[in-house]
Amino acid sequence: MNGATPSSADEIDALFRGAIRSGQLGDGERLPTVRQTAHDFGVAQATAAKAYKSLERDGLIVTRTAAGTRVAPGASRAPQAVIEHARALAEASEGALISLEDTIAILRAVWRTEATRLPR
Amino acid sequence: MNGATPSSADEIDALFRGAIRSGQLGDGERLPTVRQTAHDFGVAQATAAKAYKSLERDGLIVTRTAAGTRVAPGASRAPQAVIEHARALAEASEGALISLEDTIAILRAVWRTEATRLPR
DNA sequence: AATCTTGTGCTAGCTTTACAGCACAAGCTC
DNA sequence: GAGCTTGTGCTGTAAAGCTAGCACAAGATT
Repeated sequence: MNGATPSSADEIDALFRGAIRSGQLGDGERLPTVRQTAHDFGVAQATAAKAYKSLERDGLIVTRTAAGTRVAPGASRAPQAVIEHARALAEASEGALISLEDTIAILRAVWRTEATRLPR
Repeated sequence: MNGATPSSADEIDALFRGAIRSGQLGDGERLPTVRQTAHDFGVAQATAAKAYKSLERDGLIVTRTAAGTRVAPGASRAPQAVIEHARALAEASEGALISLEDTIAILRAVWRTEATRLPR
């Protein structure tokens, strides 16, 4: 469905979360202002703020009131192995013309295999 | 947050989509009835039906009115390589204590690297 | 100290989505 | 053909989430 432009607080949350944990946004790096993000994605300020709030609750970012929002020190720690596996999966899927959403569905299914199971 | 029990049409859609494309539900295999699924997940029938409708639109399942719903022939075709990469990623993430939701966020971020980019 | 920046909080209204519960239609089974 | 199974459709109701726009507080900047 989408994959280009987030349109809800959760999606914006996930977008930055991914950027941080994948290292695209490094330690201490500054995020766009709430207003800017709201404008970029065409959502209300309250929606962007909500996403930032969620990220802060999880310790991924630090906000200081007039100094903007920055990636929390040590937040971008996702082991390189994970990132590389993610990249490999992305390439394999795109090569097989499988959409991002479908790839995520597969990942979810595989994830369950090693813990929970289908109610079946 | 969740990861155990889907609570919306989209999530039920994704659950079965993943089960099918990952091969957990094979060609021709029967899905639970709409009523059963609604009951299992504690949602309204209309919600489960909506998910099934979406899956059918995408050609993943075939519904025949009194004979139930089955996986469409040839729908479970997700290249083995993709599934294996997904499994590898799942293991790496779980080993690093990274949640499913975070792993998905990372995957999304990595996905974009090879096509779109952050609006920045 | 004055001013600009930026995160936060609020209200009211709208849209989307799920719920409950039932009725119906198509078709399988015996 | 009778009856059960199962997907579909309908109604009205309720809850959740987003929008828009503004006001405020904390702090950076000059």
